[in-house]
Amino acid sequence: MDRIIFHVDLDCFFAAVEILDHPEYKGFPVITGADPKKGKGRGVVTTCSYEAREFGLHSGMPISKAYHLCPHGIYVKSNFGRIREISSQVMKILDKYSPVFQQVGSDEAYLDMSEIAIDMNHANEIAKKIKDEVQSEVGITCSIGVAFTKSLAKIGSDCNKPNGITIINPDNYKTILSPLKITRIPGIGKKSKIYYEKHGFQLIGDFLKIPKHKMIAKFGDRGRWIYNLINGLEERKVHDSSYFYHRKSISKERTFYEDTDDYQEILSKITDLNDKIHDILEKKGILYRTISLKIRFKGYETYLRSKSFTSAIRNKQKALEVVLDLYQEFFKKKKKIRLIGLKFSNLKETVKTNQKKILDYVKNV
DNA sequence: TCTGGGGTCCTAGGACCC
DNA sequence: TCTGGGGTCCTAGGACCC
Repeated sequence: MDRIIFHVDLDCFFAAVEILDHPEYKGFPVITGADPKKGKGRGVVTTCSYEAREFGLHSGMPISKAYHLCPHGIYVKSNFGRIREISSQVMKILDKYSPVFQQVGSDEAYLDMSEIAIDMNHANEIAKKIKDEVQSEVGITCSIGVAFTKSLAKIGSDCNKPNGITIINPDNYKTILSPLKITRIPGIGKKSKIYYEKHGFQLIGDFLKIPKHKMIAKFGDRGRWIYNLINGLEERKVHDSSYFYHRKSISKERTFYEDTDDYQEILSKITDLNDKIHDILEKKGILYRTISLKIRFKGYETYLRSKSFTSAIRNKQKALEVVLDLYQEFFKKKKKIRLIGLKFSNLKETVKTNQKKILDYVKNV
């Protein structure tokens, strides 16, 4: 029996939240992300409204370029408190529709509807209901992909944006997928696009023509992965794991407003990042075994250096010593620095934290 | 045009052990 | 004198996602 999986994706979520809080922005190009500083700003576009997309803007674009393409746009800094609030309102609604619910980031979720929807028609009805409820209760729109695997549902939610539903079933998946660019496959980005295009593959349809054994012979494990994904053979489950989710690393990084080689400025940034991460680690009762330093020089040349301990610790002073030790190698380079980052990994939760998690879980069941 | 910040996962070489 | 094979851990780099 085929599964029925929903992928719900909030339409240009960060921009939608701004428009919700400022109705006067509606109908205008709204861009969230870094401060454009009249075209001299650093950073990128997080999201933008469809009106802004008309000017060629998209998420990830350098904010300076966006400003040149659309100087009269409404540029705003995201209000992360509101983002969290609106996101949790939506997720609460989605969670009601299925016991198997998996949130991804602040604006996406998967629902396994196999036990709830009778067939694809019924699934379509439920998807409409979800869309209506999110719009009337929260005031924003979403797009939903309905399919028999997670990846196909995800591809589906992107097919009818904004505010649309796409149904992908074993009878129509080839027709829907064939004309799409290979970058619509989640996991194929900029680099893979270039690689596969060199081999003559531009559209998903080009892959669909190739039998499994040839995909494997040509591209190895990657080939097998693509074949299974686009033919709906993927078995990844929607995992309802929000309560026992263990984060694998915690990091903070900052790009300087201007590249710098001022040791005092760099030292104070490192100290600041280290303090902030330790505040979080203490609050969450987390220990770490590995510390990493990331340095990006002027011109974008990037390096990572890390050091592991034999047992897990949490010691702000010791961490700072380790980081400064890792930094020595770069100090000699006498080059201006663009970005500094700290990362703590190989995390261990303390017994106390685990007990608290279990208690919270029991309370919620 | 000039590239944020928070993550995850994968690969590949070298050290080390049996 | 010219050296196996398997497993695991550490480190560095990179692709990708939201």
